[in-house]
Amino acid sequence: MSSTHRPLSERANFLLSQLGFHVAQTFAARLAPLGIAPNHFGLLMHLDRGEGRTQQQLADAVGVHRKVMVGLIDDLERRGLVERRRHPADRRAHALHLTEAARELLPHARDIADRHEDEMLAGLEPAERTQLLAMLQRIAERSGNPPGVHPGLRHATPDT
Amino acid sequence: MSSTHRPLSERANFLLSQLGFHVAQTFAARLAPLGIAPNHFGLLMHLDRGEGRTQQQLADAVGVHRKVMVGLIDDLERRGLVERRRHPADRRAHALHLTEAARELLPHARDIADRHEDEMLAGLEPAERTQLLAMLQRIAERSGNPPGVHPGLRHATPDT
DNA sequence: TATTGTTATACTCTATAACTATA
DNA sequence: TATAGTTATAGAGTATAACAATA
Repeated sequence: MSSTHRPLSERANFLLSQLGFHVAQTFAARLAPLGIAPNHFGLLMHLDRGEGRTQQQLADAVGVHRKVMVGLIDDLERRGLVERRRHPADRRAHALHLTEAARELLPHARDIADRHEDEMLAGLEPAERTQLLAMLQRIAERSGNPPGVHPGLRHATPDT
Repeated sequence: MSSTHRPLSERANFLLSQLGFHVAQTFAARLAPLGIAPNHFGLLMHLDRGEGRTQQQLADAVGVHRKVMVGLIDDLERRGLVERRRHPADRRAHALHLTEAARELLPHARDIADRHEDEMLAGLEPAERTQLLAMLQRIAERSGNPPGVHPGLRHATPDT
């Protein structure tokens, strides 16, 4: 049986891992001039859909441990993209808000993501892109990962 | 334009990164009982196609720095899967050979990879799997990564 | 002088545990 | 007693530099 000797370059799991890493790497490079990393981009997208959330809520939404969120928000605050304000109802928590700079930066970041995707899929025809997207989504659903949650950020146990 | 607000779960680059990470993670878990990691699996596959190579040659083939190869071969030697023998032509180099244990283990590892792929693509029909594989290969070709070379192992500069 | 394999060191990232101030 | 945020610490993984033996 020749399938036994199928090389890595013909295995869908290897290709997914290879391309996944490559995409993450090149996207990070595209985003670098903006002073943010892909995970920061994800956070800004989430915050854009609802400000005032606490670090814990955001951590749950993105699938990271709150301890990691501290450092991520530190990054974004240092870059002037996020503010930690007093939470109106809970004095322990912070209410996270986007800054003006973030509102200005976000469209650029989305643009970069759109163009990056375009280039990645340059070898496919429009109909094929639609097919690919649908198949990837179907696989992602079955994978057990919540939609939009990257397992690379999904570390640490729920809590002790 | 609503495409501006397309969520991560509808972006092909995010899905590729998400699934790529997930695949690598779950494959590593499947391989763990055998005492090897995905990168070890790749090395064994390469060695199976031509023994007696030096660490440098193998490093070039897989896209890693020779300094990293030291540790990887250390792992495999410790697990009794690879032997460092004297190189017949160059006394500086080692000739790498698979052990009996490796020849016994390799088919199992390939089996695990096959089944893992099957499960990943369980939501797709046979015709779709073929399509997906073809598209991923086409994208991979355009990506600049040599076939079968994982960019996650592709670190360090060519040399100083 | 260049190359093969190796080691030492620093740096980043993640993981574990514990602490504070509130609730 | 539990929770939000934080910090300290140790452990992987990778990067940088330099080294001994041989070509």
